[in-house]
Amino acid sequence: MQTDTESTRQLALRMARLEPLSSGEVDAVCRLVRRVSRISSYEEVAREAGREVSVLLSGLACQVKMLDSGRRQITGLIVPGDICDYSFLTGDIGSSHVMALTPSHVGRIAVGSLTDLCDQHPRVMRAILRAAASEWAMTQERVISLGLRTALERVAHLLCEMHARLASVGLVGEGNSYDLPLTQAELGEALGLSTVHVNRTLQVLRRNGTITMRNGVVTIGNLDALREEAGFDPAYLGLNRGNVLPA
Amino acid sequence: MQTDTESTRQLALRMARLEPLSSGEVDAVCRLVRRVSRISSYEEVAREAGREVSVLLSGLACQVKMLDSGRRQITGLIVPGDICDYSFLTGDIGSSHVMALTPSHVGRIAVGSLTDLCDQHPRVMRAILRAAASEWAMTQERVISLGLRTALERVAHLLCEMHARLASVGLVGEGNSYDLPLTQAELGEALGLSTVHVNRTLQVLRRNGTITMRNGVVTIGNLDALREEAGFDPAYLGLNRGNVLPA
DNA sequence: CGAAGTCTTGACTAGACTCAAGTTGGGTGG
DNA sequence: CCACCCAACTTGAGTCTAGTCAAGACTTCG
Repeated sequence: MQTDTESTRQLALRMARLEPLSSGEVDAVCRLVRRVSRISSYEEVAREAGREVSVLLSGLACQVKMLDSGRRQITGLIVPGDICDYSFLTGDIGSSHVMALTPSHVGRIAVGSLTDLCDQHPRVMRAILRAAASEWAMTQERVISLGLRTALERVAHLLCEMHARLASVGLVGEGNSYDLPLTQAELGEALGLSTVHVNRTLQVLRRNGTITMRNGVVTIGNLDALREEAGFDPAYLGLNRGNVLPA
Repeated sequence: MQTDTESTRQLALRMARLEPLSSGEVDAVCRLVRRVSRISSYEEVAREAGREVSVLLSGLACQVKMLDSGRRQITGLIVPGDICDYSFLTGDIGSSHVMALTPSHVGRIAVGSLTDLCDQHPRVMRAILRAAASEWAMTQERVISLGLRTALERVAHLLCEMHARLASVGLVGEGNSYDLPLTQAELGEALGLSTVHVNRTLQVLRRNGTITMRNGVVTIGNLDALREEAGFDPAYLGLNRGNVLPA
């Protein structure tokens, strides 16, 4: 478990998992972050999209879409090391909101400095495209969850995914436990389930000892059983493809 | 309605809707297609990804993901003018299958010639990134459909989306009608609904005169009513942002 | 010690699924 | 040209998963 959770190294750490990077490239990525904002819960993260790229350094955030009258869907969760918003690639003025779910730290990167670094270091460029591809794959996986997985499978799958993603930035601790400070209502908004049903589904997983979940801390008692339950295969995340290259 | 449905212009047509292009750029995009494959129903479209980029020129295709034991989810529909597979951007050996739903024509583009064109014409590059963004936005919209729309809203939304997408490549004819040669079972696989429920939902839309659907031809009797029913806002598709520039 | 938010439980409802039995319609071969 | 076949579509009946509503319990915090 890492202690310096607002570390500006989070992005580089993630990218090195997606594409092999030299230690020089890792350092250069770390230096991209020109300032760090503190964001409080439920605050918008990515105001200045277009000029700046936002990277989550600590905490937890999500993309949300609203429909009429309070119906709300969390379309993606954002963990430390994730780029919050890819509109810098497409020039879109993003229609999607990114909001913090807990107090968070967000690193800001000037688009120009990022594109310069990409020009000099093709591996950095590839890492960023891989990160985008990973984001896309996660969204597709969410379509599958909502389209044809049962409540139990959905919950289990989300817990597996978060485990894998947080592990890749060193945020999973002893005994496969990690912070997931989401209310059951928020879990429901992410999973397309009602709060009550999320509650009952979690109870099933707790009763058979697969997980425990208290005070926003998930502990996976039996990872194999959970993955079995979820039909989880981490390949789509594209992690473990890279590493830090020897100098 | 356009007659030359396997036209190699489909891609350029689409791209010009996403980003303003000069007529020279449009022609250059048309010339990218170096050969055309005929694909029959249920045949795999995109192998050889990495060396080539596949573009659907006519017909209808989809991305599919399989789970255990025949559970299957259609995660995206592909219409003429769409790039079938973005793995050329990310270097991913795509885990997702692209398969034709009807006999189709697919244009093949050498990755090298595409990147060369992008280097010469930044607008072409932007158009491609916009196409990717549009694809991403559609997937997010699907998450919303599956997560919090009712069966009626989902069906209506899909019909609206296909109307808008096909219209942008000139495939919507008289009286807002277009080809949608999908069985109700396939619709169900795309919408996360059972075949029977798709059937009953379509009946509702037919009974109140909003649509008719016969022999794979959808006719939207009342587009406003359908969009109302679906809560459809075409903005996420990013179309109508471009045009062919005056020479 | 409230108060607010979250979690839990129970009872009931409803939207969607499954199973099963027709019906329709286009295509094929005799 | 007709008969048959098969796939797709339709309909009905019963079930079940998940949603809704409502009340109560547990935490955290001022």
